Amino acid sequence: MTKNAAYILEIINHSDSHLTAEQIHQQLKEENKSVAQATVYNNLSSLYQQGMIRKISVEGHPDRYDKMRRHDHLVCRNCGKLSDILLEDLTEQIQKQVSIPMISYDLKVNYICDECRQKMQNT
Amino acid sequence: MTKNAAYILEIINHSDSHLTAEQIHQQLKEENKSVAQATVYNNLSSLYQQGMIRKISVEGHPDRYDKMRRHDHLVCRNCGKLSDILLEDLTEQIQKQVSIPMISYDLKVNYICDECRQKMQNT
DNA sequence: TGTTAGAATTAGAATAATTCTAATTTTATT
DNA sequence: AATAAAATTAGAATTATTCTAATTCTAACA
Repeated sequence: MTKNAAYILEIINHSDSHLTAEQIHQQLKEENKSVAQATVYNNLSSLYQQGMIRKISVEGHPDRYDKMRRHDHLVCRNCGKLSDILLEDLTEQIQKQVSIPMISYDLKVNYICDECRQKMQNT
Repeated sequence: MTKNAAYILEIINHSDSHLTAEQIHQQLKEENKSVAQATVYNNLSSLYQQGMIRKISVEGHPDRYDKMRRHDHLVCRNCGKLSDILLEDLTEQIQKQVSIPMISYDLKVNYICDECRQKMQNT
């Protein structure tokens, strides 16, 4: 793994938000490890393809990248707010039902966040 | 629901692939129900927000839209190939663990499709 | 140590999906 | 028929991402 890939992986693994390519680029800059935008994208793609990071797409936001550490996501169907939740591990349960060996799974639970729920009631 | 929204919903509900906005636009054209591109996008967004359709984002493809009917997805981590699978319904199991009322969930199972697996072995 | 080949990085241009804008048309209501 | 609100429209604008072709780095070897 190249130096830049390692930096990027480190940033993702140590962040508890869900960073965009742009934010990662920014953070590298702040650490005086400046790399070109294209390099950030290149490395994110290859890390993703190697299964070392997750990629999460949410309505109205650019793609976000996330660590692999097992966890699931809560997505507000209204505003797109994304948060982590830890549900029980379904790997075995799913693997039993899929004949092909699976690599991992991504589970998004859709709901309406408090804020949106309130706004909706005031209508 | 407007006429156009109804047409679009119908197309999605009757398709067994995962259509892009462009493909839906195309299909409307073929049915001589021409609408502007922007209208397709507008309606897709609003249908999505109302929870009437799903939206699936896959690496390297534009967003795809899908019916709500319960099913899950298999995603090839290498080429992005998307296919349907029907796993057992996890709604209750998940709802038990989430304090807030959930609307639905989306489960993507990552794997390597046959074609990609073979290509990889020939290396 | 110098040479070479391959991979990684770069800046900037190009692309493509999506959103925005402001005008127009449609729809439903009085 | 008159009005207001919502939906649609064409086309411009935006923005995330990919591409290109040149340059730099890396590592293995002569």
